[in-house]
Amino acid sequence: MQFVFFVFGNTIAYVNVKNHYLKLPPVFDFENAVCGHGWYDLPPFSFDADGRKLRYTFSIAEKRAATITIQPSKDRLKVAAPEELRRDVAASTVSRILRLDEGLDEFYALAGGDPGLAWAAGRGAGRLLRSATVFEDLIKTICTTNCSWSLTRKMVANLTESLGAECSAGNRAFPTAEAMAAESPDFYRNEIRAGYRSDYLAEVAEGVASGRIEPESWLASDLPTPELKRELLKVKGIGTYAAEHLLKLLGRYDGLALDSWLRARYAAKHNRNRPTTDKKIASHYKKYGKWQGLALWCDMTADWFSEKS
DNA sequence: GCGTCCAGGTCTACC
DNA sequence: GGTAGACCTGGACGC
Repeated sequence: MQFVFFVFGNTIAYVNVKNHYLKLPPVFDFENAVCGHGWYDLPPFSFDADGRKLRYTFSIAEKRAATITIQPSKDRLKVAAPEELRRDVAASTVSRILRLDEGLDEFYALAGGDPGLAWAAGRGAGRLLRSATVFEDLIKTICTTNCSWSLTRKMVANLTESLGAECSAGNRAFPTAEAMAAESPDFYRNEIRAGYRSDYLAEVAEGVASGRIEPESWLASDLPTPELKRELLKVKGIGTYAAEHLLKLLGRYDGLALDSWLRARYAAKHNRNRPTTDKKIASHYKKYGKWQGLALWCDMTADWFSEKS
């Protein structure tokens, strides 16, 4: 056991910390798993690239939260967690956010036959970081729609700071559905700066808190992806892009989750910077079948991986 | 500093 | 089923 101290303003908090070690999948790259898409940049995640540490705070009970710090240690992951946090809870949370149990062999085999994507398997690409709950990913996804990344970051930070449970070290978790459901649309408009999304946030939170919407059930759903997508589209504020983005975080990559950034990126890489139709983009990745969304994402972010290598 | 314009994805009304 | 316009914010730009 060790003590770790955190500094908040003029206050120093000491926390009893215990280390756990987790086995890694055969193909795994810590930086690529963390930085494979933008989630690591949103609270309650924080990433120290130089120290190679991913920190995440999540709710463990009503109004209580815990912060874990994850870092690579040879062929394992070292997870520093508060002593009070059960080992299985820490392990399952890390496994879930870094998708340690997800098998990407089939995708890597397909990518291996494509000169443009053959690099993906060797670098453990495609392991998209996700949150501890589907609800958190759902709300964050709504916050990515129709705005700049800086605004997304601001909305998510405001939500976490305003409504998230605080852990003993002072960090805050993403708020629960119940905490969010207790607030009005005006709160989301005026305090969170969510604009017209405020009604969606309030409605979704109320739906989840009341049990009318069950995001967690989507993770283990037996529904075929098109049917599950229809379920997601019933949620106010979730359109085609958002539904397909969420499906990726649920481990289903049939959809491309095209947004303006991806369209522009595709045009630059494959169409001499000229705009193209979504149909043409879909046709380009059709050979990847149920992995096409992941193939598109890896193709469009290939230089992120090469920059880090 | 102020005003204007624009990008961004979803919803709703309308055809 | 397809399309136009509204929604709201922050950033860029011109004055």
